[in-house]
This record gives sequence, structure tokens and C-alpha cells, in this order.
Amino acid sequence: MAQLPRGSLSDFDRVDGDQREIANIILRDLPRAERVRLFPSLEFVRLRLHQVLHETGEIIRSGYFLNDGMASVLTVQPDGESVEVGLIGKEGFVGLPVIFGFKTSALRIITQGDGTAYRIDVTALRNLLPECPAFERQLLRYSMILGIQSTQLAACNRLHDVEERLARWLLMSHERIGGKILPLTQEFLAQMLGTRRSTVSVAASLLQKAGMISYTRGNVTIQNKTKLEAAACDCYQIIRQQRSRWQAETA
Amino acid sequence: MAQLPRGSLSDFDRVDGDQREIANIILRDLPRAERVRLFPSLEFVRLRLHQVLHETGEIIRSGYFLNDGMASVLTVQPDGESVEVGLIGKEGFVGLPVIFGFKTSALRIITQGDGTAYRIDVTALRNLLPECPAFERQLLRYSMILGIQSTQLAACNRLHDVEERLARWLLMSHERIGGKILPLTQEFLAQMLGTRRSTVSVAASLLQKAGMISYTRGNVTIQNKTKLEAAACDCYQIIRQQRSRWQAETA
DNA sequence: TCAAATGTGTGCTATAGGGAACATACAAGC
DNA sequence: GCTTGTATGTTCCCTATAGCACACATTTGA
Repeated sequence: MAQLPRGSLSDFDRVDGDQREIANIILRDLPRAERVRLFPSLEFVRLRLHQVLHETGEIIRSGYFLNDGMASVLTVQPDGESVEVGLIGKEGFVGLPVIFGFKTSALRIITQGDGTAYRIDVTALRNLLPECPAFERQLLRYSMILGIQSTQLAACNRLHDVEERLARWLLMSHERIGGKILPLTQEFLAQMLGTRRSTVSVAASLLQKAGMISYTRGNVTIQNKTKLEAAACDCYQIIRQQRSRWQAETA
Repeated sequence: MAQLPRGSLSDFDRVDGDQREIANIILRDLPRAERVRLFPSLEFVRLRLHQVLHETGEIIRSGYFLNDGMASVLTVQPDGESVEVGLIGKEGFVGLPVIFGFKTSALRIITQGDGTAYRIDVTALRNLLPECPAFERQLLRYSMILGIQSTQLAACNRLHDVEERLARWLLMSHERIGGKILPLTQEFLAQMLGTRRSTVSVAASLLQKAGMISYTRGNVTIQNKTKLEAAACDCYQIIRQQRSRWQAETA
């Protein structure tokens, strides 16, 4: 299993002319033959804060391999209430139902902060899958990992209180964003945690008073990660462990 | 798309000698060629109430195509608390991680009531998958449907109160069990709904006083389905609709 | 037949968080 | 500057339900 020489990325880099590193893990770890086949169909795009990558019930037109930044997977209720059921970073892909032969998705997927991604047209993706078995396999494995994450989040959202969940959420985001300050309205956090804005306000105040975060007008900075980890529920560690264990595990 | 003649089932029925109908939808709808290939590896088994089909973290040894009865998918927390994140009936399969190349699963899966299933050894399953593309495709599609169900349940468990969730749970079970009376302890329902037994007791009393169910020592009978449906949250209908829509949808 | 285990109803208290109201801070446009 | 809109911080009340405790009924099985 020879490591790819650095130069082998240039096939793709040339597509839009400037040198950049591939951070998305699914794309990065592809065998060279499949990457060469895949890359002409990829388009490097910039993502804005709170951009809707997919809206509830709509037909999926593009898939996104996140390269930088992160996205949230939300379940939306008929009355507009929502809960986050998944977090996607550079380890992931947006558009999984397509892999299974479905055209739509009931979930909403939105970006957190600015970022970048490799976008692929759904038709191109469908055509490429049969030709790229390793690629397909990685996507399938990722869909399972994301599914497991969502069940853990489901339990967390039911069993743990808002302060623990908020701490967990900030840590999970911090991990994927890489330490950057997140622009976060309380209203937005309330949608993630499936609670009210005023509840978020109270919980955030508590974390701030305890010196774990500083929080001013929607800009959160983590001041003391260790203390914040202690304040979060076990789910933070459980989800991390599950992900790394499963990424290693093969039948 | 010719309907299979009745006699075509006999290949399998002969495996253990008596005549029986295949109720599991994945198996039933298989093309004849794949069914012939698959059936020698299937073993018809009876399932007891609250049998653990898979325990948290253990290696998966068998898959189960439920034929009669149903099973719950639970997320278990380190402290033993649990929440139901999925319901599997005769439309489904237990052992999905194997399809994706994983050996273990973090979830617990237990039967509700007695039932029957076709069991398959994991090694046999892994060997058969490459030879049975339609079979594999159906399993993958089902895994997506179950994943979507779990995200909807996640939202429901977060946003709706116990009484609504209990009504929803009873209806979903009723649907899969086919009207039979369920043996259910309150302690057990509490584990499904992610709440306390005493809370279940109160909620069940309310449903009973409203004439929707009768409930004595763990035997629930639905007295007035229409009223119960009105008492349940929208999630009941949403999950039904999602399932039927997705089962029809193909790219 | 009695004791132990199990399932249930109920009552009590404490608390998290829903729901609403209101004042403040910032930003955009005039 | 002023106006308007939007996000925030805070407080209050009130309900659902967690967390307990205990009595009682039923089943099990020694």
C-alpha cells in the first residue's frame, strides 16, 4: 500500500488552477485510479455561513465532500421546530441517500461557518459509483458511521440536560472547525439543541460564569477546554470513540 | 414482472419440512434466482419475548429477517439508561452493520413479544452478498429507511411529551404486531421512551381514563384507535408516510 | 401455603425548562 | 444624527416530569 507521491494530487489541482490540499478524508484516501476518474466531475466551491446544502423533502441535486468547515444534519418538524441529529466535517459527505438509490431526503443540512467543499452532480455521482468500488465502499461505511452518530445524539437529546448538551455541542464543533470562533446566534443554537432560545441564554451564561467559554454577541470562544469537557455529557467522548473504532474496524 | 407462482416457495419450505408463508418483505420480494441461492443458508427460528438479538458492543454472529413479531433498536448509555431509536418488523432485517463491513454494533436489539425469523450466519451472509445484487440492494435501501426512522424518533423523543410518545409507540407496535395484545411492563416502556416508570404509569392511566386503551398488569389492548391516533404526535403519521414513500422511491 | 419477586397506583417535593415579557446592544439604512 | 430590525441578556411564572417513597395486588416458586 504505497503512499501516493505528493505530485499525484496535481491532476485535480489543475482543474481550477491553484494549489490546494485535499482535506476531505474520503477523497484523500481514494486509490489513485478512482481519484483520477472521479476528479473531473468535482467542483471546488466555497460555502457561506448557514448555507442550506439540502432542504427538507427536496430532490437532491448535488453531493458535497466537505473540505473545510462543517455542516449540521437537522430533523425538521411540521411546526418548524428542529433538532440536530448529525454533524458532518471533513470526514464526511452530504448526499448519502443518493448512494442508496433515493432521490430525496427528509433532513435539512446546513453549514456552520464558512468553508469549502468538492461538489459533485448527482447524475455524475450515480454514473461513477459502479466504476469506483473503493469509493462506493467508503461512502457506504460513512453512512453507517453517521447513522450510529445520530442514534447516540438521539439518546443524548432525550436523556441529558441543556447545559451538558451545549457543552458537548461546542466541543464537537470546535473539533471540526479547528479552534476558530464560531458565529452562533442563540436562536440557532436553540434549533440545534431542540430547545428555546431563552434556555440557551441561561445555559450559556452558566458556562461563561464558570470560565469555560466567553460568549459575546454570538461569538463563542472556548477558554478552558478541560473544564468544558467535564461539563459535557459522556456522549462527547462516546461519539469520538465510536467514530475512531468504526473507522478502523473491518470485517 | 411476473408474480411468482405459489409453488416457487417450496424450495425453502422444504428446508424444515412444513408449509409456511414468507412474511418478511425483503425475502419475499427477492428474485427467484437469488432466493434459491439464499435459502439453504436460512434457518427458521422462534423468538421469545424480550430476547436479545444483539447486545451492545458485541460481535454480530447472526442476522435475522423478522417474519412475525417485532424488535426494538435501543441506544444504551453507560449508566444503563436506554432509549428506543428504531422499530423493526417484517419489513426489516437485524444485523445491518455487517452489510457495510462492520463486525460489531453499539446498539441493543430486543424482541417485543414472541415471533419468528429467518436467521442467517454472518459468514454465510458475507459470502452471499456479492452473488445476490438485488438482495444486497434491498438491504442497503432498508438501512437507509431505518436510519431515517431513527432521526425522526430522535426528534420526537426530544420535542414531544410522554403521553404523545406513548400513544405513538403503542400505535407503531400495534401496526407491526397485527392487533395482538402486547405483554409490556411499565419499566419496559420507560426504557423505550427514555423516561421513568412512574411517569409511564401516569401517562398510561390518562390514556386508559380517556378510553383509548385498557391496561392491566402489562397487557395493553387498544380500545379506540382513532382517539389514540389523535392523542399521538404527528411523528406516527410522518414515519408511516416516510416509509411508504421511500419504499416506492427509486432513482 | 407462605415468602419473595414483580408490577402498579399514587402522592410528595424539587427542578429543568417552556413560554412570555421587556430592556439593551448593535447594525443598516435613511 | 435618527429609525428600524434583529440578536441578546434577564427575569418571572408555571407545567411536566424527575426522583423518591410506599402501599398494595398479583404471580411465582420453594
